[in-house]
Amino acid sequence: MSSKLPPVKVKDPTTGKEVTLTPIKVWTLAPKKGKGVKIGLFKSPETGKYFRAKVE
DNA sequence: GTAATTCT
DNA sequence: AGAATTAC
Repeated sequence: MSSKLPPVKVKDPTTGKEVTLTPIKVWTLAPKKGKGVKIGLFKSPETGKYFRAKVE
């Protein structure tokens, strides 16, 4: 099956609503200097727009 | 600016 | 090619 990444609560910047979405992809965004953060790629169910947000 | 990633 | 994402 294709259940891999858990759903995360993110603020959808296109609607301003907090929604629980399963990320399309998650990766670590980190410079050589520092720890960095996890970023997820999402698609808004309301607008169909893609957006990226931090994944904790 | 830097890091990776992917959509536009 | 340029945008966006977080936080240092």
